[in-house]
Amino acid sequence: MAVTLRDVAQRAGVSAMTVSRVVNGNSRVDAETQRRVEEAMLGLDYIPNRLARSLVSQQTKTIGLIVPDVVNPFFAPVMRGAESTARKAGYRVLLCNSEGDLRLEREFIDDLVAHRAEGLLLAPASDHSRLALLRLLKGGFPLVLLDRALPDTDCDLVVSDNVAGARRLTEHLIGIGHRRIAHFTESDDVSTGRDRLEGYRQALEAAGIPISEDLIFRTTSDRIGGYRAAQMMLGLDPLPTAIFTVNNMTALGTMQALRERGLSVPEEIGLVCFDDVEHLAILSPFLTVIDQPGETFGSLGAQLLFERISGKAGNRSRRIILQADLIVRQSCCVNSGVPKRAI
Amino acid sequence: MAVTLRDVAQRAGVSAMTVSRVVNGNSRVDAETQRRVEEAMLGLDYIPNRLARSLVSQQTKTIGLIVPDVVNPFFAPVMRGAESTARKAGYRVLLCNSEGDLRLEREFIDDLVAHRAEGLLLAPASDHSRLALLRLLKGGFPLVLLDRALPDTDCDLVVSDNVAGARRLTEHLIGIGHRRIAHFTESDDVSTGRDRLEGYRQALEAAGIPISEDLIFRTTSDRIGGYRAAQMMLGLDPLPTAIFTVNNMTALGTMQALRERGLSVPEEIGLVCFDDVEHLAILSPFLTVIDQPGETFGSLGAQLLFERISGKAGNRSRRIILQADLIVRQSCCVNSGVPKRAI
DNA sequence: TTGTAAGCGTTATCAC
DNA sequence: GTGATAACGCTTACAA
Repeated sequence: MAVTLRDVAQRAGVSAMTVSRVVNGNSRVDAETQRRVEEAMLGLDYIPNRLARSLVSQQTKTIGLIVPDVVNPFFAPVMRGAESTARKAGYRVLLCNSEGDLRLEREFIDDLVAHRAEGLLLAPASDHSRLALLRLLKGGFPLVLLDRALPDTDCDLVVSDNVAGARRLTEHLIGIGHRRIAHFTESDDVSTGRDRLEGYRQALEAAGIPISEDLIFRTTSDRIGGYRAAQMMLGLDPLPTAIFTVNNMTALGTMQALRERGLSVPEEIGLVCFDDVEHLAILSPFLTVIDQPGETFGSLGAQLLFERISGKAGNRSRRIILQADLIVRQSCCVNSGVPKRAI
Repeated sequence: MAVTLRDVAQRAGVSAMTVSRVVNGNSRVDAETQRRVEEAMLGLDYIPNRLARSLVSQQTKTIGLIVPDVVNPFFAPVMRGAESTARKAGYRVLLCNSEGDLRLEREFIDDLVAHRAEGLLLAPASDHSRLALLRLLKGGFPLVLLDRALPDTDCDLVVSDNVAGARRLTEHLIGIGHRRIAHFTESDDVSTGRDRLEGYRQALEAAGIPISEDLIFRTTSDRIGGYRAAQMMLGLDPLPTAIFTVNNMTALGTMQALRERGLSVPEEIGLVCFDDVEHLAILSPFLTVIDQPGETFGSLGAQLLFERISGKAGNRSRRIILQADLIVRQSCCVNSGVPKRAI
């Protein structure tokens, strides 16, 4: 595994430059020479060293993609979209799983920069991710934020219209008769959480329903968070007739707590959330959700990034806001009206 | 973003070597010199170029991990285990999603080699993956196979005892009264599929139940595959009283088809499979499964790989076979015996 | 403790 | 069409 250009050159009886030319296939090389070189390459199992190539060419043809959770089905299409777009542009994607951990995220960012990735697609863990980006931002490093915005951060961005989505979801609940709607939101330092809470508030306000802070539960956006919030909520009397959770994992935890308490969805309490739960939706298609266009997040993000990398992007940052779809299923009794208890 | 060692050296008024020493922190440097260098590094936002470092040091401190599906919950703990073990050893992991596609897998392998990854953890797409590995195998490239074995391939390996697991799963079904058990297996070129089929056969044989080829359905190991196989199976008369699917995704597709047909699990038909379905298990804990120790796959695999990389491994290849757990839930009427129809 | 020289494997540049 | 030479940014080996 230590065959170099020179080894090939020697065996083919030519100079290193000629081998390089054959490898890259752009300059003209005599047909017979080329044949000899190719034979030598095959015979020696030569594999070009990209480190060396990148060092001199000053381009690694590599971008990074950091997501908070590779296993979350929401990010699957995002990754796929980014990968395929990058591949078409001749780039590879370094996939990093930050697990929503700021320290880990920062390590990945630094590592990516140290390895001279040419750009970064980042679905940040929280507002605090900004700190790790300061250097990149200052240096004009090609960066596109995915899914979540960062405060006071002027850079390319692909997000959903979370306010509108949350409003629609809440309006949907109101439209079928719900008045007492709980909202499980995440900590205040994540833009999607803030925006969804805002949409929830707007919908209630527009419907003339007073906003009760008792119905808003702050938690983490994972399954445990949903479970805990639901347990807190179950202490309320009377119970809400419906719950709107900030995302899919939170909804799962909520389901779990409700099940344990013997409350059935949607018969006894409605449940809606952001992001679909892929496999669950197939098995028991009952959860009404806002479904975000994951693949578009990825491919559009990559596209913006490549424009940035190639310098075609200009100075102003682009902010792309995608519309998400409301998928109405049965989790809030759209057919029969509000849960029985509410009638 | 083009600050080099020399720039720092110049600003600090020292030689490049001194800066290198400070960066790496092993050799002794005068306290005052060190301070000056560190100040210069900070002032210039210096980030060492790892490409250059790797080129000269001949080690990238990088390994590759290729899995067929990053979103499959089975691989989540595998990735986590590998990552954390690698991190402790000072290595980073390049995570690649082959999507079970041989072409993609080969591209990732070649790319990893070209970038001089020092080793590879591979959960191969199928027996045909062997082709892409021939060169590595020949060159003694550090390689550890995960989850699936490859025929005629002598290299380090971490797998489950799939035969035993499948036998236990089938014996469990037999033990609670099932006689007519269908098996959904994947194409014959995947070792896990073959082994699980073998375990299924052994259990039936041991119980004196004749093996009916009509009850064995070959399909793909994804959700669609399960769906299709179930549809085929639904043409049988009489229906089997239980189904054993080759993995979790196949079980999901099967569930979907059964639901559409109005057959409920486990009341009307039993269902068991390999690999848990993380979120589903929490929501409706009914699927009886063989649960493989994913995290151990990852961490043990990484450990073997590092021994190989550091030359501590010797010539013989190690084959580690882990035992998997049978998790009995309700998907085959363990409490009440066989489904009603079977009585 | 610090510096100098050489070279890692490749490509850019300019000769021939 | 082909080759020599000098980088790319860093570290190893040795010298001071």
